[in-house]
Amino acid sequence: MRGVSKKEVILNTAENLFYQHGFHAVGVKSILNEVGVAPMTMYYHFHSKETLIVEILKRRELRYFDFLQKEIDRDNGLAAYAETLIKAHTDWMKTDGLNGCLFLRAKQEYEGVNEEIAALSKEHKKTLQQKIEQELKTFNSSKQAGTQLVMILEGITSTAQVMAMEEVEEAAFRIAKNMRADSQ
Amino acid sequence: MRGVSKKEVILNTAENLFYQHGFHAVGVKSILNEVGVAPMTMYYHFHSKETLIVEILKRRELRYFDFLQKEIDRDNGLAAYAETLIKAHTDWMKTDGLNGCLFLRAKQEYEGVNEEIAALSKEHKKTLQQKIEQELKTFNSSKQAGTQLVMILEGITSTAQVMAMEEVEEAAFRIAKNMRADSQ
DNA sequence: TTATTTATTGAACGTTCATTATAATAAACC
DNA sequence: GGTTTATTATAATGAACGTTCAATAAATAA
Repeated sequence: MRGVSKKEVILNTAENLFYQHGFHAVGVKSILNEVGVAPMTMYYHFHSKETLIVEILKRRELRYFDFLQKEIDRDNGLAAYAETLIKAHTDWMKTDGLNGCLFLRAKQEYEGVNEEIAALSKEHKKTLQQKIEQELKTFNSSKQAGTQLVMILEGITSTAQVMAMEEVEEAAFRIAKNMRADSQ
Repeated sequence: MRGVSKKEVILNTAENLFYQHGFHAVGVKSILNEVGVAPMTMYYHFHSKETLIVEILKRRELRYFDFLQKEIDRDNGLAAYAETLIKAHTDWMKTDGLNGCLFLRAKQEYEGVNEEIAALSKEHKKTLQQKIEQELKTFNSSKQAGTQLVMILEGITSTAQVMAMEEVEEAAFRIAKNMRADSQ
């Protein structure tokens, strides 16, 4: 057995396809073709397309928070924190892709269809906000700065779909630089 | 013949359904059922689902810019402009719905599939940015403030999908209040 | 009033969808 | 060596997809 199991290859390939084209747009067959496996190989590991999506989202959340973790400066006040948070997020996007947020997309496509998927996506954003707010306490910035930072990150993700990343980053850094520690 | 033609009813109903569930998720049949017409009634007015989408997006763009136009204060500097722009945008969202940006969604779902739709969506954002930048010139704010404002609007649209609108608005107004006219 | 165009109908088309059935092997594990 | 675990290929399932057929009703024009 080589380094990556077939289950992992399916997860990776499907995640990429879903991110590029959307969940409903990507058929099971196109995943199977891309991976090069028979239908039953997929259905052996995941009992449906939607279960596969759930696993993809859970994995992705861990990977994203892990990635942010590494780059963030928590020891030099709001300005440094905000700057490194934005930098970490744009670094993620540069390797992951510029097609918007997969969680928001999942929520849009599965709200009213599969509530587990929709809930996972909403919880992901809530978790992000809570993580940020918790760290803001360290240098006693107000909780409201947390909402602002989440909003800036989401603004980055959205605008990067239609603008040059360089322009997006510049604007984001400038917004962050003007934030006030007491946020009022 | 009553006030609204069947073509208009199809456009309105389809736009709502697409906005609620996404383009690929909404089948032609579900539009027809909701409107209460036979397939050929739709195909008489639009020669395909994708043509229908194109018309919906064009109409929506006019409606949105028209809506913004009415509420914006262009005569009292950057702070007043930014505040009324944000207010106009959130007012639009409150009546239109909190499911993200239909143009970005169209771009995501049709990039590589139907380039007319994808292009329309990208152009919509470019137009929005240009309109804002042109108005910023009036009170000689830098062009960079335009990118920042677009980013704030997109941040609002995204975060409103997972947060209370009240919290979203508060954060947006605070970010805008801290913007500098020379943006440096 | 008839002729013609415009608008609409219900049923059906061929295709693709996610999923399962079947049956035969491989590979990994004990 | 026997048993579980993982995979292959092919085909079939029923449902949903976007679209078209052929017929007709309604509106318009002569």
